[in-house]
Formats: sequence, C-alpha cells, structure tokens
Amino acid sequence: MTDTDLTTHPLKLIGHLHRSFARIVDGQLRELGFAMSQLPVLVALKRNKVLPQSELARIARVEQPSMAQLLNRMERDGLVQRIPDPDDKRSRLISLTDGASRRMPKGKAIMDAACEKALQDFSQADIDQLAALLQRLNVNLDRVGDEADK
Amino acid sequence: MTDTDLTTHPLKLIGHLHRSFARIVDGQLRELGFAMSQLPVLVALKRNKVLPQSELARIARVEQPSMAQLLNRMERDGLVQRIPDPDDKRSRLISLTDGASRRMPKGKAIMDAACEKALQDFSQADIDQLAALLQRLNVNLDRVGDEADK
DNA sequence: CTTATCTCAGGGCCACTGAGATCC
DNA sequence: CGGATCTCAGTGCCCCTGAGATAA
Repeated sequence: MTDTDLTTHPLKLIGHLHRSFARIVDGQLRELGFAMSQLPVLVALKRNKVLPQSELARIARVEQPSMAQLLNRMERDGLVQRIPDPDDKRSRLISLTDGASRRMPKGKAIMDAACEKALQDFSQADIDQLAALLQRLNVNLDRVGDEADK
Repeated sequence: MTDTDLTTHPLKLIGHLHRSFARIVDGQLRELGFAMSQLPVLVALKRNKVLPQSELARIARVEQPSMAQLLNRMERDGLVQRIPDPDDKRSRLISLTDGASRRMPKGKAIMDAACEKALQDFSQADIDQLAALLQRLNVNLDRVGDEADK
C-alpha cells in the first residue's frame, strides 16, 4: 500500500537509482578531480583526441553555453585545454591534458568498481536483460523528446 | 565498438535515461508549478497530511538545509505551508496548500502519461522484470551507500 | 550539558535564455 | 548578407558544509 507507485513506476526507481549512484561515484571521483557530468566529455575526448565545443555539446546533449561553462571548470581544474582551430578562426578545439589522460584509468577503475558492487549478485543473463530493457526505454524516451522538440 | 561501454554498463544507461526523463517531465510539470525534485515531498505530504522538515529530509535523502531551501521555494510558489508544532516549539510542521492538493492529480496524470509513452511497447512481463531488476540494483546501491557512511 | 531541530551564510555545479562578437 | 561558433551576463535550481539560535 505504501509503495505501490514505486513498484509500478520503473521510472521512479530510476530516479532513485541515479541519485544513489551519483552520490557514491561522484564522491569518489571528486577526490581524483573528476565529476560525473564530465564523463561524456572525457570519454569522447579519449576516443577522438580533439573536438570542437559544439560537437561536445551535441554528444552530451546540453546547450552550447552549458558546455562552455563545463569546459571552463574543466580547464580551470586542468582537465582540458583549448587550442585555436587552424581551419576555423571562430572555433577552438578541445583536448585532454596529459594529467587528465593519466588519471582517466583510475577514474574508470572507480566507475567499474562501483558498477561491480551494484551488480554483484547479477548473472550475465540478468545484466544483458537489464541492458536490453533499458535500451528500449532509452529509444522510447528519445523519440518522445524529439517529438516534443517538433 | 563505439558504444561498448554503454551496453556493458547499465548504470550509464540509467544516467542517460534519467536525464531524458527529467527533461521531458520536468518541462511539463513546470507549467503546473511543480518540479521533479518536489515529488518525494508532495507524495509524502499527500499521504501523511503533515510532517516535520527533518522527516521530509530523511524521506528525500537530502541534508536538512537542502530540504529547508527546497521548502522555501515551495512555500514561495504556494505549494506548502509551515505551521508551528504545538508539541515542539523548535519545529514547524509542513503541509500541502489547497492549491497544491488540487493540482496534484494533474501532476500525477503528467507523470503517468510520460510513463506510458516510455513503456508503450513493453508487455506486463517486461515491466515486472524491469522493476524487479531495478529494485535489486537499488538494494545493492543502498547497501553500498550505507557502508560508505560507516 | 547534551542533543535535536531549524535557520543563515556562503559556495559549487549544472542547466537555461538572451544578447553580442567574430568569422565563414 | 545570412548562418555558424563561441563568449558574456544574468537567472534558477539543487545540493553541500559550517556556524549559529533556540528549545527539548
């Protein structure tokens, strides 16, 4: 009776889940100088070496000024550097600093350890099933969001 | 190759999911004067009529000053009222305003509609399975969080 | 005196909008 | 010129810590 909403609404569970996870991981990452909101940026730059701000905003799905602000903090904290784009003088290209690159594996280890603890009693089949269900949810929500954008 | 992390880490999917969902629902709720972070408070007060601030902080799992600030905004927006606790002169009791009570069903309808869209191609078995998996995750994360508190 | 409840002050983060500057 | 890219200024929300006031 008291928690019917919770069980019938997976989306509320997800909110709670996200907060718990953020609490745990964010606290540990902060000791390394990282933050969860930076992860999409860090991962994208790890893969692509160099990207313009607009592309990072697209990847992280935030507006451009939001990304600029995030990159300001990351630059202040010595995680990224901005260098002028030789091909487009309006734009600057973002890349990871050596320090950030060096600390990335440690950050990944923190994430992995947290994931492992969270999934400790899950079989591989459980994990696969969960991932499949969540991906379907993601597809649905993305479609709704795109429709709302019109 | 490009999104191995995403599929192997349900917890990243959840982050993305939470953001997409918040985007959609928060926007619609705001037109009603509600916000997602207020939901735990609104629901708890709907059930219990009257609660002290400390209890609300515990339910929403935030620190007390954070809850005070949230309640300040909610009071400013006419969602809750604070009345002196006759039994404890340190404390004030929080309750929903009539206006907020009246608008709650409409807010719930927004949530339900969003959930339905998100889950539109899910069978009942899918939903049950998803809820079960998410609840196991929640239990694990709560335990990790409690351990970290020491 | 100790503990519980709440307030105040201040800070950080993340996101937005609106208004430019600069360059393609 | 029109459009793309980024910056600047201002706002709001949400969460935190630390330092009180006041009452149990």
